Amino acid sequence: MKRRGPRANGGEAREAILQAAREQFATHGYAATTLRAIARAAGVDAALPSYYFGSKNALFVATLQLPVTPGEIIDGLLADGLDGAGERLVRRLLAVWDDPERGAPLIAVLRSAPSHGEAMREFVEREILARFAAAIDAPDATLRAGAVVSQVLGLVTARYVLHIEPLASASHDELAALLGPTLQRYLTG
Amino acid sequence: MKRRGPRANGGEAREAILQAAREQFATHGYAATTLRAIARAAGVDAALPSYYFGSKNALFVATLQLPVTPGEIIDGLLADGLDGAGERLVRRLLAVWDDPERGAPLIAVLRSAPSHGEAMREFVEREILARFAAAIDAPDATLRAGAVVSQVLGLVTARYVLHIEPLASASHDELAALLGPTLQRYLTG
DNA sequence: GTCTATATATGGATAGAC
DNA sequence: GTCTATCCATATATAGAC
Repeated sequence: MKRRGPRANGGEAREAILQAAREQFATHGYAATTLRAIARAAGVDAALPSYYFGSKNALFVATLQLPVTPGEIIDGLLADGLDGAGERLVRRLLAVWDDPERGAPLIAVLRSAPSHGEAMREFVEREILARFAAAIDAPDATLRAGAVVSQVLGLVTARYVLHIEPLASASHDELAALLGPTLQRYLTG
Repeated sequence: MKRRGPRANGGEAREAILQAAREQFATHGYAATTLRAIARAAGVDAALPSYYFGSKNALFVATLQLPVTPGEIIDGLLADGLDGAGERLVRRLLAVWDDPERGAPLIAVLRSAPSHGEAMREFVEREILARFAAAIDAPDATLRAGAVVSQVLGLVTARYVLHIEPLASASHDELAALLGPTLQRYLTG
């Protein structure tokens, strides 16, 4: 028996939808997430996601608006120099992705790679890989930056998308000790 | 104007469907691939994929039947000892994945990770990670095996799914030189 | 063995009542 | 601002004609 009219708690259906969408996209990816499922999880009518955001894709984009972009994080990291950057990168990365608030949108993007592959390729090349390449001082800087991206991408995919053990529940210290030197070698080795 | 009856070339609709399905699944992933698209690519009627394989999922499984399983490849690799295994692993890996015949099913699985995540997790842990862990002689063998998996997973995802440059078109020599030592350190470092 | 026709289901989106 | 009802497109799967 459903009520009609504004919700009891201030009528914040829009915010509830956005929050639920973040979780659903992060858990199931873009294609497998339905607007109806989002509405159900948000406790609102099935027509409201479309009403507020226009389309499924627009809602998806809306969930990706982050307080800090990945590019800015990398800039901040590289600003401290390449000394010990390998371990710092691993720790910084895990801190962001393990935080539900900041991590969920990133996981959602990664899970949606099949349906948004082209957009993701461009983003990674322009916003991530290019920054590392610019910071690396070597003839094969671009390829080395690619190596960094591959190791980072593999870590987050295994830990946050596929939940492969023991990677999924390893501590930040363990991963920093094991993967830090690898990234350091790609950056300066 | 469509014909009726058996195809001119020996009526091998089943094989044509299987071949087309391999390509479609590898290119678009499981969810985004439709039976109709497979039938169209195979040049057969839209009802035949269901007729021959029963369901979309059964057809997907049928495309994954490989001449050699990843587990056997790893066994063969590790049988030669851990000496220089890092570089050998990279080269062996690229040889298989770059081969259209053997690589397409693997790419299809990787692309379909979102819709078959649980199955993939189990497979990787049991068939891939466990084998490396058994071969590594160290207290943290399992975590080290996880590191190997993460680097390999990142490489194939970047190169074959997202097509991130310069990883997508780097030569086997370049990648072996750059990533080989990383895997070697995880295995024996 | 192949094709037509269709049952069935699902999801995105919208018009209009309340 | 919220909800009902529905349109429309698409997709899997199957029954039965040829």
